[in-house]
Amino acid sequence: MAKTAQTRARILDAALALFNERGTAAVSTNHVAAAAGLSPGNLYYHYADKQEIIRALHHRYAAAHEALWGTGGGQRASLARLRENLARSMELSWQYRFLERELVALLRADELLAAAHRAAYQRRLSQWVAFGEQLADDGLIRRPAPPVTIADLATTAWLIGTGWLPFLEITGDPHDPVQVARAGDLVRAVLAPYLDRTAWEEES
Amino acid sequence: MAKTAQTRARILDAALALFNERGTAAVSTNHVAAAAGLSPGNLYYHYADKQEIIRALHHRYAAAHEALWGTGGGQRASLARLRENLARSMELSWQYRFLERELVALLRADELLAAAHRAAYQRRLSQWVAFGEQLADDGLIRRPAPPVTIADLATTAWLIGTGWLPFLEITGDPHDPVQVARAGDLVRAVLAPYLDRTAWEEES
DNA sequence: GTCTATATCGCGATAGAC
DNA sequence: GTCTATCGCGATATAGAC
Repeated sequence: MAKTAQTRARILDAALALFNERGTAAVSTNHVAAAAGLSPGNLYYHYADKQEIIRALHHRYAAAHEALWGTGGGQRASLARLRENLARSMELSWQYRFLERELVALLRADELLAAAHRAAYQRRLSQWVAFGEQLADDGLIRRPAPPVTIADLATTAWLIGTGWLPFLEITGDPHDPVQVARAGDLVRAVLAPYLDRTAWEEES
Repeated sequence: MAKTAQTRARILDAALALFNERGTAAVSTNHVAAAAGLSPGNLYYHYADKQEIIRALHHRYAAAHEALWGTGGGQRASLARLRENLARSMELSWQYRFLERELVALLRADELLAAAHRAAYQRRLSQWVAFGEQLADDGLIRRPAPPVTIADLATTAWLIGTGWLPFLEITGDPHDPVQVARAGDLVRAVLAPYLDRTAWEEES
């Protein structure tokens, strides 16, 4: 039983590395088995097929993301926490970058994955909006003038967060920390009109 | 000769429909040939392989996009043109949605495609920045306070433009015009602090 | 749990007739 | 230019021994 869990983890780790490197389409169950040090047949004892492996990886990924932005320990929103969590989110996205790259295509090919993702996604976006509302309630950002809403800003920040890594993969070095950090700069640029001039830098 | 061009176009149209519907991974050259009304062998007379078909589709897509934002006819930037072009860009992205979904993965699998895309991409993003600079020069938007730049705003708008359709594919109906138009609303939200209160609505 | 062996399938690609 | 026929390959998935 413990052995099973361990072997399953080994399969996931091997698959993650291969998927990130070559993309899910170019990686077969045989490749994963070989990389994990298993026979082709044995892999099927642990996972029914490639899609099930992808679903398991997605589960790990979504859980890690949610832990980051959740209200664990009653932590209050702050600009410092926003900056830090953005950086950690980007790091997570890098670790599971095959998902960031292929997500929409993968969801179309697997209804189970799509359902799981939709649920996680909605929880997570509302975490972002709640975070923004807290910032406004605590006077750390000004509220935008209608018709612009906090939700608009949160959605924009979301699109920056999910789009930045793919953007870098096309234009530059996606794992240069300096480049990755520019996602944070863009979010600041969007929030700048609602911040006191030095608030972003000060509160670090 | 004319016949060849016609057949090639038929192949591309059939491939585009299938790619959009099922994704490139699930579509074989045989499927494309059948959908185009050709024998499997005949397809190879016109295109060497699936990647070459994808490259041809990408070429059509990139050309259409560039025509939209180019300085054709010496048209000057305006908020009205920004709104209109955004809407048309989204429509184009919808027509070639398989590219929006799979682009990063496809580029990693095809060095030729990656090179072509990088070139088109850079031209296009600088078109956006130039567009923003024109708006500022003509007093249609205020310039942001440093360190925020026009390029930051253009990049953010870019991320909204490329990220919105995938976002909708996960959360809602990606071809409901009302939904698609919300990409424009988000761009307006980002620009709002730099616009006079009614400028966006007025100039339509 | 893990292995080896194997069955089935469909894709990519080419040859050669018309 | 278009077809039919076909080969080789590798992927998925299962069976059965250990």
